[in-house]
Amino acid sequence: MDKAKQARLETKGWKVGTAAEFLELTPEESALIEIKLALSRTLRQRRQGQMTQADLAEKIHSSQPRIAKAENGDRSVSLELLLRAMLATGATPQDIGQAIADAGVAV
Amino acid sequence: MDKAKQARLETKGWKVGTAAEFLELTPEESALIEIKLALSRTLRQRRQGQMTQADLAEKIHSSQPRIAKAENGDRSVSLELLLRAMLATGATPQDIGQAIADAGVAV
DNA sequence: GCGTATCATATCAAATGTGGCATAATATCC
DNA sequence: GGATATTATGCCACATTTGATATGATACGC
Repeated sequence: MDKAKQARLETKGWKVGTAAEFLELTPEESALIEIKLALSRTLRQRRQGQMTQADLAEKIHSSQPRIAKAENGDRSVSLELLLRAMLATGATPQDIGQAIADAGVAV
Repeated sequence: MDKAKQARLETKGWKVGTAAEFLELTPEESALIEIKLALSRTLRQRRQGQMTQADLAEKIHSSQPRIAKAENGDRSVSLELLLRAMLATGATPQDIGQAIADAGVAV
């Protein structure tokens, strides 16, 4: 894990504040976090230029604050919400699959 | 949607019993269901031959009944649990991405 | 400066998902 | 038949995630 990646995790409440804490995550646990963060970033990229957070929230019967948290990788948002939001931006299952696969390589 | 696909949905509590009910699902809603079912099937395929449901449950600090529900596409299991289970079978983000992408084409 | 638009943060009650447990099927051996 | 292993189903107390709401922060044009 490079410094930039760790820095992204640090400010989002993923209790990876110290290197020691971070190392307590199993590979599976960090893979899951990476997947969520990859989806967060992809979601923001897709939404911007299409609509506002409020617009997207309305489409999926959610709220603007939850979209903000989703795009910011807040740990309180579920994969379900991330995928619902992705689909509402017009993402296909292929798009989503690609975003998740990208979480495995460099970010 | 072909008959076989609908038949798979019917017995899992996805309130798609009748054609009319099914048509009330938006494309995004059914895409999400397809993704979950694709992951369910992939999970079962990956686990079988590696370990029992009880073994997998222990690896992710879950329970055998929840793994059973996950593999059966029960609507009470979250994407989060499905992905944690997939990762515990050794699936990479690429594997997961591929399974999700497959949900978009024929199943 | 003031208004407006957009996004971020905090709080909270209600809905959803959780693991654990009991137990019922199902299959495979003897 | 019984015994054992594995998977499926139902229930429930507890935890997490939810949408809603209020409010703060930031950026922009005026």
